[in-house]
Amino acid sequence: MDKWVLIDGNSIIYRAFFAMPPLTNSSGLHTNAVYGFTTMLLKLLEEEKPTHMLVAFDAGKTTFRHEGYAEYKGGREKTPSELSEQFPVLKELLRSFGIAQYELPGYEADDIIGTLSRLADEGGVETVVVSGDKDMLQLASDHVTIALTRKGVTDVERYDPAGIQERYGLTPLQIIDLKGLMGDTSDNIPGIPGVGEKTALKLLHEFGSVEGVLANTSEIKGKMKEKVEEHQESAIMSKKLATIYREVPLENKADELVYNGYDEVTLGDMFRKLEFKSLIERLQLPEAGGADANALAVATYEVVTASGLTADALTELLATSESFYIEAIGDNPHQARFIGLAVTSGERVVVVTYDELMDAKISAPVRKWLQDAQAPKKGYDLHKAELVLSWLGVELRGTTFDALLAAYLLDPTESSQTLAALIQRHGLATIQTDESVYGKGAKFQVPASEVLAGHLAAKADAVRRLVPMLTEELETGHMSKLCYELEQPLAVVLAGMEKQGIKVNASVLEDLGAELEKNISQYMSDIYMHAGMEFNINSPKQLGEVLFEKLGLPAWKKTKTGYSTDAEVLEKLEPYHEIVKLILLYRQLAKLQSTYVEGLLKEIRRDTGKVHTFYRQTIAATGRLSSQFPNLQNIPIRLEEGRRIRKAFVPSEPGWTILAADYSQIELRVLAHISGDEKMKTAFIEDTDIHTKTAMDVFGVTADQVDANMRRQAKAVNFGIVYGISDFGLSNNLNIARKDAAKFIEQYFEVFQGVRAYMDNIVAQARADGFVTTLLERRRYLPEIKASNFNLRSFAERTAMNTPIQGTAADIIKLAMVNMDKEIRDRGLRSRMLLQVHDELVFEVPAEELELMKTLVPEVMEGALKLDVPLKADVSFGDNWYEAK
DNA sequence: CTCCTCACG
DNA sequence: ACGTACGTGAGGAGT
Repeated sequence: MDKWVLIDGNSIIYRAFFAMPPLTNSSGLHTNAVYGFTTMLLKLLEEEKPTHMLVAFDAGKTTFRHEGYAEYKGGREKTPSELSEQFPVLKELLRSFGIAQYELPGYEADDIIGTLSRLADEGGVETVVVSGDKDMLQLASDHVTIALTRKGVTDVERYDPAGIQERYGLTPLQIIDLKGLMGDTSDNIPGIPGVGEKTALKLLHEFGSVEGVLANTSEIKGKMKEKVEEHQESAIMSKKLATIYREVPLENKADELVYNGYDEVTLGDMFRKLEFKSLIERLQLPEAGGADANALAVATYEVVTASGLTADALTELLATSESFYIEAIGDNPHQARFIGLAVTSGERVVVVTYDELMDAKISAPVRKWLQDAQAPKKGYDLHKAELVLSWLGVELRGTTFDALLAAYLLDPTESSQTLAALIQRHGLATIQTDESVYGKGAKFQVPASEVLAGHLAAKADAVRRLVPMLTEELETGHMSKLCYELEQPLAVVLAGMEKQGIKVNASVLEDLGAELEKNISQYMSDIYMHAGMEFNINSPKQLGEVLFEKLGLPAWKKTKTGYSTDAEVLEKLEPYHEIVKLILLYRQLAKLQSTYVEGLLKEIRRDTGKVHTFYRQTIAATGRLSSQFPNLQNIPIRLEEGRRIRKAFVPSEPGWTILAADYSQIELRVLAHISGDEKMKTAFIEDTDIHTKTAMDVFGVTADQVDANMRRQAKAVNFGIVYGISDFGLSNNLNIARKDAAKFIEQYFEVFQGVRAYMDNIVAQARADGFVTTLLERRRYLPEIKASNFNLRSFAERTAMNTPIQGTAADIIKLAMVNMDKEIRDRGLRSRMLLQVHDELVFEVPAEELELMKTLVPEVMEGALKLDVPLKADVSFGDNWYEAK
């Protein structure tokens, strides 16, 4: 006979946290909630002898309940960090127990348990639901009993339908009505004010349900009648919120709940880490560590400080160390605050604080080690580390492995690549959260030196343990070369570009800003005049009210929160009212003013007159870079007004020139190569205008018959192809009927049959492998390609088509950057590479190198990777970025 | 902190 | 039938 035990993880861990006195292990990790939870688990295992077991967790911040009622669970106290740091520990503990755990974005633990208990009930399986939440009583049935915590953690009271009848005089489903009437302060569910348990029960005993009560208000007396009538809607909504959703998509999850008992060695290691000595004894778990002992063992290293060692001892320790970690707080590496670093040999970790690093006497051996190209170093986020150190006058050299880059390559879509997340994914001993060590926001402070040293040492040690695991995973995924020969060298090149920065002429921006200011205020007063009132044009909400309510313009597109007022909508509205054009113009200028003039001015360094962007190498799922603080990859160019911003980007040395080179049609060339489509390859080999050529073939005309409109449409089709085309997307873009768009696409595929075959194949391949790759074996997983949900699946299919193209283009320009950097160094050039904008590189060049760079840059870019079609790069130059066109 | 809007490739 | 083009970052409003 099967026996299921379903545990509401969030509810029980909260219960345990508040029921148990504070408890920490020797490394400062809070363990009281995990301890309480463990005792609960042991009791359940002993008493219930379950065949299946599951701990369900809430996932994400919002659920479907927030859609109807945004204030759901509002007003809750934030989870204390002493508790939140125990969540990952609990999850690790459950793995050690061999107990299944589950969470699903958008649903709460209740809903998961509700669904599984329904399945169990339908199958006639005896089931116990464990929670601290009375709501769960609604799940009780002939086969499902509810164990509610009473006091402490292990003291529970069991309810079956008869027990609920006895206690409340209600059926399980009436529990929902009970809450609908009385509400629940902890979830911020209102119910009917003034109705508590007593009144609610009285009402339910008389009328049966919320609906029954509302239908019979005439029979209620006095003040209560008013209250009920006044809060009818609240009662109905509250009932809805209290209803556990029992149809969560849990396809065949039941099989995964099987519980086969725990492995004594694994559990023993976990308990040792948590220092649950009494439990080890109680369960008589084995002493020695198992196979995973290394991964799970408590700190086996000794922590020393730089000032506690002689220079010789320090040098000797560093000579046998490779793994290190640099702590700097702040997202912008150019301004991040260096806190300290830790270097580990395995047995010993030396910690160097900011003050110690700044003390030349103490830090000389450390500085020497960091700058020694011959001393191999493995770390985490070395790109940031290199920048932080370089602003402190230390040049980081000799880096051989970056755990962050490796993790990114292994799964670029993983939402968190923090060291803590890597540690957790690899089953290593959990370390304290940064928040618990430093606090956050205004409360940030560097803790006492021993605490800080312990934390940094734990991180360096985590890096040391991660390196061999990541190295092997890279090898398995055929990405070692990509990592060591492309991404890691690129990180060094990027750091150099960022540190160098690009000069921005503030007075150019200020003049432009003054001009914009004049025009913006003119537009503002014109808009107010047409509207007949003043309002905040920047507020989509207020603007929507003015346009669609006051002026009565037709609204056809909505956003989640109201009317859409985006450019697409406004362009359609232009004929209806003069104000619309003015708003569009206002928006255009306001964007330039706030984001580009004011935004950029704020980023200029007083001392150098330069801006220093930071390229993020581990963000984009396709392998592209992204740029931050400021973003220099979205400086206006399409419209002349905005393009003028580029006049502010100038060389940093007198007499020098800005030189820009961009790849021509790189994505379509990549597509021609990987699809092998003969027609497309020929077009590029003969260097014809690809959009004109596409128009000729799709419309079946000669070159001189292709008019501007045909070329425009062909260009849109080509873009669509790269994005993973759909008739809907193309019709939207070209503003044509969907049928016509479908016809275009069909005609395109008739002509470019190799492209059609590629699109079909890559989707099939993604479905078979679960991932797609670029030419350099960069990988992106697409689990949703098998989703039954049409939208999710379609999105994954388009991604499967697009990622190899966009990603290979990214690979190519990255290769070009590494090669170009080497050329500049090998040839001893003074020219500097400054920016990358996906298919463009920007340099500043002294006069005497201009002629050379005009040929060298395109040569290197075109030669970055050998394809079946030529790569082409166009060069331009001028006194500023605007002129380099 | 999320949403909307808009800048780029 | 479903309802989208692929990839980013930043500013302002309103919660």
